[in-house]
Amino acid sequence: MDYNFREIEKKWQQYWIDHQTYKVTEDASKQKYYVLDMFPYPSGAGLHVGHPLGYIASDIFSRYKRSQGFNVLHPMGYDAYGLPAEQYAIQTGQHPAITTRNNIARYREQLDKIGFSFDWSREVQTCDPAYYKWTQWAFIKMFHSYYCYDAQQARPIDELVDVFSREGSGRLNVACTEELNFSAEEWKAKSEVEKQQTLMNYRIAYLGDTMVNWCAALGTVLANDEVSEGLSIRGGYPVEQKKMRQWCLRVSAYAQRLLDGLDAVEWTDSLKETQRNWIGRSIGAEMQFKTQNGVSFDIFTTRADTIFGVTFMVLAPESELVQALTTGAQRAEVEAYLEKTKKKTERERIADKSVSGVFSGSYAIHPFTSEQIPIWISDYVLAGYGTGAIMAVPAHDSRDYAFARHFNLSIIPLIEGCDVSEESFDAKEGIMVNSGFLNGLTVKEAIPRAIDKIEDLGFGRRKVNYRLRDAIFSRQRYWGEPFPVYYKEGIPHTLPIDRLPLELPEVSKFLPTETGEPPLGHAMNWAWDEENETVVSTSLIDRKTVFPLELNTMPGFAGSSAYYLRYMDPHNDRGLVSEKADQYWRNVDLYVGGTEHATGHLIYSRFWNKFLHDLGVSAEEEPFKKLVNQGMIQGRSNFVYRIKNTNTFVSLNLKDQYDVTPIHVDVNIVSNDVLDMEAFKKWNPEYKTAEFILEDGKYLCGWAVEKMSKSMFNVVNPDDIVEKYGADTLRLYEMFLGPLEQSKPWDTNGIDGVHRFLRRLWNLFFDGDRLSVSDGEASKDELKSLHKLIKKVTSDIETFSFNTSVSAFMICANELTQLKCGNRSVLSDLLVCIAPFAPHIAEELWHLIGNQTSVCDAKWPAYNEEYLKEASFPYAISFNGKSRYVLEFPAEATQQEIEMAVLSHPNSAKWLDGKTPKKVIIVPKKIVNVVV
RNA sequence: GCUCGGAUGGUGGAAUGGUAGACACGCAAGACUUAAAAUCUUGUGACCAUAACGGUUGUGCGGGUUCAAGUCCCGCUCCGAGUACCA
Repeated sequence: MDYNFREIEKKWQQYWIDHQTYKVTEDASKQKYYVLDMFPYPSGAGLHVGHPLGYIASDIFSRYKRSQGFNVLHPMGYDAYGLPAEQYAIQTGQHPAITTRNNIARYREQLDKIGFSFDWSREVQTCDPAYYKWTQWAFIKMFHSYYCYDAQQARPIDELVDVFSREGSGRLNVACTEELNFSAEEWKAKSEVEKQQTLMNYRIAYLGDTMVNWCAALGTVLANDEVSEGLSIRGGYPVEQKKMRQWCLRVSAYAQRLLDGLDAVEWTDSLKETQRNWIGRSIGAEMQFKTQNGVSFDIFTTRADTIFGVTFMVLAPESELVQALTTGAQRAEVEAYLEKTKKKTERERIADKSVSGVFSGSYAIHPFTSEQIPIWISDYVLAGYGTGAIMAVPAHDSRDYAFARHFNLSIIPLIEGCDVSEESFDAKEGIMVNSGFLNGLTVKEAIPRAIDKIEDLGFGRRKVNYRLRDAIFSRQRYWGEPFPVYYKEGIPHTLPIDRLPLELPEVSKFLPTETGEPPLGHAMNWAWDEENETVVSTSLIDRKTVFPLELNTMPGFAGSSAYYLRYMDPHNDRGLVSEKADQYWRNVDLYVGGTEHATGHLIYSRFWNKFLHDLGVSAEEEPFKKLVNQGMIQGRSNFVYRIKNTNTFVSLNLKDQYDVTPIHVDVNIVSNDVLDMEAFKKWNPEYKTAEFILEDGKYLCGWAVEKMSKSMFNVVNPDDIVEKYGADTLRLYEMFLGPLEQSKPWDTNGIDGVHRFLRRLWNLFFDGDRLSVSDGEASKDELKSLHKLIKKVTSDIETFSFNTSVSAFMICANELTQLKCGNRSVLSDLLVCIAPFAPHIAEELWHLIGNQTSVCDAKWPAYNEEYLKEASFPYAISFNGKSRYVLEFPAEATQQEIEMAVLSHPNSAKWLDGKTPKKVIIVPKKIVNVVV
């Protein structure tokens, strides 16, 4: 009987739907296990073979855990808000909701073909109002919260109002944008508007005037993780710095907890390191410098020990101090410099390594020596880090050194024997000199000593600084979650929670308005009637109770920050997740996804979860216990070589004899690097009359590893693989390709081997057309082969080494074929082991040999060491570490017996060369090494 | 620049410090076939050698530890990823 994978896969996929095989409910009698994939953004291009890699791995793990008796939650959904659908809408007028719906349908169809064990009844889509209701809800909660450092948690903002009216802002230890100082009386004297403005300084979701990454081409601001090297990640457009009033999330308040939490999770070291760098904790001192004209300002330094080497100060051009410290004589020059730097984009500023700056005219007073120190302005100092001002120590900082050299400022070396004639000495080692009370100390001793002294004298204090900045949460886009916010006298107010969701309105255009407002400015019905608590027409804004709604929308990461919680209880309309569901599922045990989210999604969702944890909504502090990063599957492009100015193509190994141009050719008309010439002629009208110069009667194509993309013609669609070989082959082959974490090119050259294995497995159950399975005792050899497999596969799955499991299946199937194994119990256990990898064929054979229930419900077999015991073991016999021959010894042979046998063996004579051995090392069951 | 990975046959890749190259692709030879495909069997790191046995060498480079190193340590080279005027 033939292995008809098309029929089998269709049949069982339907069976699983009909029997709701993968539906899961909370079951207190079973231990839970939560396996999650990073949900996809449904792009118009559909899935390519790279996408399912992680999904297959997590599916194997889910099925394995399930057959071990765990209650496994394995959901899937869509991150459905995003730029491409909106860009497409701008170009074509097609509503993004329609594009998104179509794309989702296409994704679903593709995913279904691969046979995943997702519980689709729990599907979520971030653009669904029933879902984003809870995104908006969380935002409102953040708006009404502040972060208390003493309690190390988010607290209701009303508490803060109480404190202000009792004792003012005096002794607060809370996260804020700016340190404010006011008394209870001053608070009470504030107008309502002033009070609201003050509270903004403390809210976790706040409106702030911050420097943002503005992308003019996309018409929106972007978060730091959406920008790389001054270009937008999506589209690669230039990004400039601009001061704008935007919604922000006070992620920085959670910096320390985000850092500490990393110790508690099982992630790869490199990913933890990436997050640590992104959070960027550095310990140092904040110091106050006075100037002669009475203004004083703070700087941050990690090198307080170098205080005696300060020869100038530098302000960031954007710093507010620039105005206060620029003297009349220098004003014109400073203005010109500010104008020049403002024009530069971030990218240009990075690319431009030349030193630039301008003297402000003012001098700071050195706190220890009382010397006058010139204050400069330069764009190498960043406004967003520390205080936007630095003390420059040219001898021990390469940037300060370059600046000092360029402007001929003095350089004072502070470390014994260091040479600063050519470059600065940046290392934190050596003995201090020229440094007053620090002389004679090592750098490591001097740093804390200097800070102590600074604190004693009241010039400054110890300070921990984080690179992590607050997340900018507004986007000037249409296709995103609307903010549940309206403005009354310019002050933002949140909608009542029971009026959520605030649904995204229809707009006539997806572009910004003529007045430069975001696309929601086109909405006809986008005002809030406070009295009736409904959305009403914008034209009613003149009425007393009707106010304009927020025109910005939320960024992409808003919807993906708590989706794992929603899967626990996706249809709940009274809460994001019920306490019962949350207490049962708690957090994600295994999260599978790409590293590209290391500094975006994985920071934001950890922050979001910590906030919800503070609210008591999420049971766990960390959302993702274990995280596995699957590697990227790259494309393997094929090339044909056209002889210049002709329509003749020459095969790979002959191309050097001609002057040729390599041309990308669709990988789908190439098989094992051999071109299908007829298909090539049809592929593009230009090649209809193509002629070929062949080698061995074939046209061989060249190849290269590149990103998988349409323009390289190297996109491989999983549907085509499923059609040709079946889903089980695709699943096994993607795993067989190499280690899960590693990036690798897609290459179909080896897929036949995996497909052959499945056919051999199939044939193992048949004798001609007859099923040949019998009951009875399994033979020793059969049990040994089976249990070797169970042991190997069990440990492989636990360590995500799926590629070697596939090899183990092949070996076992071959051994059982050799043994003509037809034993029902052996074959049953074999199927249970294979089922996570190739569920369709396993299910079919499982039923054929007489089982009534699904193989998904079968219990994972335990291996028995008894069967693996060997009667004898091969020993590698080595002389001086070089292995020479192999001998078998019974398991119970003593070391003495083995030594005797080896030394008296005829093969040994040659290596002993008449000498007596100095030492014989015997590693039981492995090796005998004779040292001569 | 800094941080983290990696380098093993023609190819993808296996190897708790203990017979390097499992498994698969590819290739070669053979069987079946009028033929091809499919399938099955055998061989396959390189070099030397043979009637046959066999030997030498070999995990990016140079050292070290060890009876024994792809694996551990030190110093490089190259490749990949992340990140960066972060004071």
